[in-house]
Amino acid sequence: MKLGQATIKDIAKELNVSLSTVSRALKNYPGISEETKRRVKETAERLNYRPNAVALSLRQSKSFTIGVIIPEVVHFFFSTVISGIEEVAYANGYNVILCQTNEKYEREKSILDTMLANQVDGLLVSFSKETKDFDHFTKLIELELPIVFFDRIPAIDSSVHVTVNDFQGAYDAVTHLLQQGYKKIAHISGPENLTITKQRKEGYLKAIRDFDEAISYTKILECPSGNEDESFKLVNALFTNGEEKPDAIFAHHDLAAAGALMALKSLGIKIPEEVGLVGYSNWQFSSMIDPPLSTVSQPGASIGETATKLLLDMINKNGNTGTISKSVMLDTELIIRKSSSK
Amino acid sequence: MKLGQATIKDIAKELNVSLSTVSRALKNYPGISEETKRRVKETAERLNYRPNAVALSLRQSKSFTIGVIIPEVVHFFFSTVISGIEEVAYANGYNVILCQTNEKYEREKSILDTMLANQVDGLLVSFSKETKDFDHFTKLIELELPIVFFDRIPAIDSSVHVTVNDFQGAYDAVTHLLQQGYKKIAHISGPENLTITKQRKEGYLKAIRDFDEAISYTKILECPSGNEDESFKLVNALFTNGEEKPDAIFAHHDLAAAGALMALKSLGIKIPEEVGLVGYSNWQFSSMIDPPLSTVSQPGASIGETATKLLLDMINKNGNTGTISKSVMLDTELIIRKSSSK
DNA sequence: TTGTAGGCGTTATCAC
DNA sequence: GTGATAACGCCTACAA
Repeated sequence: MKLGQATIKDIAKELNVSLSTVSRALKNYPGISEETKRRVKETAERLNYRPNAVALSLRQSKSFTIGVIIPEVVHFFFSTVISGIEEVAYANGYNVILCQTNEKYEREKSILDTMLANQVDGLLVSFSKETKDFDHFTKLIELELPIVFFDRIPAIDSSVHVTVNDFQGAYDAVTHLLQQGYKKIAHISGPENLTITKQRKEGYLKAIRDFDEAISYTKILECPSGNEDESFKLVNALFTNGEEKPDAIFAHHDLAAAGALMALKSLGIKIPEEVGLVGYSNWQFSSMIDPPLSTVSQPGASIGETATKLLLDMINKNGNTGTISKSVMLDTELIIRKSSSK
Repeated sequence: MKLGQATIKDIAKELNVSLSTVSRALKNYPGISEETKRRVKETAERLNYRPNAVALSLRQSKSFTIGVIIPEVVHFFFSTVISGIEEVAYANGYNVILCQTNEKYEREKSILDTMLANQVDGLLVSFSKETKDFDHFTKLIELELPIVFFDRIPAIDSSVHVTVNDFQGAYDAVTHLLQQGYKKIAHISGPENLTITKQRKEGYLKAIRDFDEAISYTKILECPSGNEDESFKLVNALFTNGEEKPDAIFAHHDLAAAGALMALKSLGIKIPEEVGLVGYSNWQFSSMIDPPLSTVSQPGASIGETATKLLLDMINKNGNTGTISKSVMLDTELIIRKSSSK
């Protein structure tokens, strides 16, 4: 904190009035003469006065700060969510404290402590891959701390969350592949404990079941890390081990799709002619790779905005007491590019 | 803030001791009986006591919070910087308040006000493309608020900043192209008012001057937005307008390089055979596009870490009083991939 | 070894 | 219309 920041006290001293008068004048309270108001404001301006938000927090037991806990900022998806969060928070006079767990459970708990110590008014959370136990969150929910989960949601009944319809997103993607004439579609799956992984897997399976009874090929490659290296190896193995080969791949993530793409290319397999490919998330690079990658776009900014609005509602107990904030599910959008267009 | 969070007062009441005893016991002050200490700590645990950081901030005139102002989180480079910042801040018990300017000057000023109101102990700043006047920062520096600029640095003499050696990075990239046998190298430039733009441009020119007197072709395409669409158009125009054509392109950014790459491909021009290409920043997609893009890698995490360490030093006035914190310049690394390898 | 009181900056509640 | 005072949660110099 800068030394010598002017306070209300300085203004009062300067003008020989009381603290309360200054406070009231600054906030345009009734019952203060226009003259006094003018003088106070002018002095405040001159002394470069700035209200001390920390003192306000203490006084009002409200910090106007929300905590955001995410796995990693470098994930394009999360960074778009952050943008959405910031936008809404900022517009409503709230600050954002941001921390990343780096996918570590211990770190997540530690961050939570810090945020609580800092009196955040509420929390936006997408928990780590390691997190399998949600006690640290349920305790807080019981204490009525507003929490909104997004993208990765916990198995807590009363939790409020914002997700995208991952089941439908996967379903659409796989249906699209089937409609393009692909008949043997494999799925590269993701981290096991996440709901999104399960949803996408189920969407994949359901799409195949629904499309045509004659089509029954399914193959799931478990790729817990979800990154391109692991995916590269898995796909490479699948196409060289003599096993029945798929003619299309639906990856649970663009990174995994990119790994698959590189593996296929290195094996001289043509995309989309021999093998079709669809990813998930619409990362920035997806449109720039060759061939451009079809993918399922998640509305990152909307997720952030929606989650933040929900949270602010909870914080401000908007809506009549009866209206409990409800979770929201947003739609995905299938983006068809060359990698799946025969 | 949650209702009913236990305070020091609650513990004192519970044990019939004074506030100061509790406070001292919790902080392991000398001169407190082991017995009392034990009882206090046990009660604290039981009541789920958590020190109130806001009260501490007020009391100590120190918030243990640093403000980070960046243009946009969705830029891969900035997100890596943030990771570095978070890492160091967190390890030293500091919180991070993050705000993005979305490249808007007005927003930047407004964010600055908010951060000051929140009594940040220091600031890490990469200002917006629109910012041409630095009064809002110089005022604060005069008030001795610690500020460290990174990546984009202002024309302020006394400013402390962390940059990468953009001149050298560009120089290396262009020299590499020349060594590969390319002789007519064009440069796609970036936002005008940024030092990094100037540095990269100069590195480009110097490399050509230094390499071989016989080579004199230079061509600079101004691309103020720096994005792939604008770059696409510029390159497309350059190669179709009958003008003398370059046989290589050094782009000031990977996004611009990606635009160039798409333009060249759409014209049927082979990379790297007919035209070589090098970008800047080593974005995630660079290794995944076809051909993989040579680029200059900036150590984002290091920048963040270094800047944060510098800032914490300034905040804590480390080093003897004489030791003024100095600015730091980090090295880039040329990453050679297919797009520039004849 | 423990308790008391004042203060960090602000505002709400009284009083005048 | 304005002023004095207590309180938010915590720490610490000074007393006891």
